[in-house]
Amino acid sequence: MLPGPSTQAPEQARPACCPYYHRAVELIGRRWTGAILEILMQGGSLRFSVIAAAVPDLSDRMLSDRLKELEAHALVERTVFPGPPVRVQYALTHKGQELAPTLTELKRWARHWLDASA
Amino acid sequence: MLPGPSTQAPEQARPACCPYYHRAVELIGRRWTGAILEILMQGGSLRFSVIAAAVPDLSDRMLSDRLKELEAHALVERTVFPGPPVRVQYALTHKGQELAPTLTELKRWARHWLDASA
DNA sequence: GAGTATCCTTACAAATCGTAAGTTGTAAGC
DNA sequence: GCTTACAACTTACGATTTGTAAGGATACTC
Repeated sequence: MLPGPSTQAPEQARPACCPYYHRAVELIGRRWTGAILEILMQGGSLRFSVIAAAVPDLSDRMLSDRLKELEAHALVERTVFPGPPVRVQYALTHKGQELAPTLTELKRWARHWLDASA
Repeated sequence: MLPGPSTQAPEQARPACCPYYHRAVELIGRRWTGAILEILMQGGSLRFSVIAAAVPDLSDRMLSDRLKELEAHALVERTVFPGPPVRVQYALTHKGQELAPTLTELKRWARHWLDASA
């Protein structure tokens, strides 16, 4: 048999995607979410404005939306200190912190493979 | 000093995001890209229609766009077998395969933390 | 009472995505 | 000869998401 594309569907090892993984990658892959998680990962408990300052080009609106999402999925915990001015701090939950190995792996890959490319 | 939010900006460990990591997460975090990578990761060299069938709800248009992106970033290699009907196969490059540890870590996290939640 | 600080909202334009249909080129069925 | 089918895309268009800029709530300081 020549090398080439399979003409008839091979019954062997039909690929399929893992639903848990898919939900995860669509959750933390949303725009800006990865960056926000990285900042919280190294920062402990951070204020809204500190996160905004740490991520270039991230607008208030997006940060607000993404933090709400992360809180809804229990990756981030929100604490309000009544001011004035009111201060709000965000910190990763245990569930959120457990993403550290994933981020570390991706960071390693990024530094190795995205260094020289555009 | 009471526990609470920092009143003045602490000069220590000001958080900032790693630009390589950020580019990586915005690249592989785009919608459907994570799922496509997962399928290619387990499948070797796959045809367009096989990938489409493996990812539920993924339309031709999105698959075409994402594959073009991944090819542009050299994560995926495209091979055409002149038909008719023409067949096209997609496979991960070395650069793409090196994302395997990241996907594995994320999958582990997903199975542990996304199992019972909505 | 104007200005400042903080954390969001709102309004609207721009970009992205989802859905469905069309395209190309050949071969098989009627 | 005309229609159908396959495979991998493209195109068109409406819906959703995002970017940008401005405004708002609250209470303190000058």
